[in-house]
Amino acid sequence: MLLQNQRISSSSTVDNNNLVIPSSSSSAAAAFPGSRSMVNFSDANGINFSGKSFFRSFDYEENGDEDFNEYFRQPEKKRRLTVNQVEFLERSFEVENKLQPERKVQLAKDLGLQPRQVAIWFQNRRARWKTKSLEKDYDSLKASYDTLKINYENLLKETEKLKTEALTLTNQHLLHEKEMDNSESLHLIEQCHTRTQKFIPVEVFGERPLDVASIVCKQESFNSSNSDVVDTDSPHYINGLHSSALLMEPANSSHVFEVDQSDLSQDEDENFSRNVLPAMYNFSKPEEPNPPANSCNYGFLAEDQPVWFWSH
DNA sequence: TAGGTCAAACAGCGCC
DNA sequence: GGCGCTGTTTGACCTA
Repeated sequence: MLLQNQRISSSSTVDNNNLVIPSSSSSAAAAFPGSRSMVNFSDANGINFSGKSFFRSFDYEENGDEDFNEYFRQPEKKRRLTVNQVEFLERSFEVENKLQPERKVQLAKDLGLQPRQVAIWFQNRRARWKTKSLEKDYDSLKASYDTLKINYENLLKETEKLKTEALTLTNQHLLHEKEMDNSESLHLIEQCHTRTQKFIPVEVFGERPLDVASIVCKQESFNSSNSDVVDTDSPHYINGLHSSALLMEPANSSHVFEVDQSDLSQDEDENFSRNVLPAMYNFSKPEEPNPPANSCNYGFLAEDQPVWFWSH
């Protein structure tokens, strides 16, 4: 405060002999002795002091006539409020940042300022507070934004990772399925071939492979001779043809179809189901180069199978 | 001492 | 008309 007081302009023209201490501000003058407001030309009661203000006591009594004269040589210049005045106003601002008329007058009295000065100070103070508040809000929002951005980026990374993982697993699954299909088809083909070898050896049919026509021919002769004993209610009666009929006994003595006698010694129906029937599938379209992998009857089209039984 | 910063003071506008 | 808000001006003060 002393330093501030020592910076008083040397161009002041105010006559210190006219300075008075406003009675209503005497306490404030003691409390804020360094004030040098250029516009404090009247006290709280509106009495015009023409630039002769509350700070007289400090400047005059403690700094002497020279400093005091210097100070008032330039009353038109803007003067900063003293530290004590600002502190007092700050405390008041913390209580209430808006000024009621009575409060304004009272503060002006206490500080030895014009009510308008107090109002302007509050106005500027509110503006500063708002600026700081906006800065705080901005920082807070920016921090929130940064946090959310980081979380979002992490989620994106996680999503990409999971997508890649899912794709890898899907590919592995498809590959595994393919391998399983191949091995199963090979196994089934092998199985079918084994059974064929067992029950329908190629040499049984001689040089001429057994064809559908010859089988059908034998079926017809068999059926014609045994039709009276066919039980259509039998579970082995398939589409009008008893399963036992498929144990086609050749019409003549030359056996073109010979079944293992050990198998025939058992139940004929079972033998048909277990041995003969699978073997018959072997007659299906041998020219098919790429049979389906997962079925023993892969060579048969759906419409081909009944043909085997019902060709006439 | 120039340039930057801060705060006092002001101007203009809208609201009640 | 008084008051608050916003933007601007201006002077005090600081610092490189």
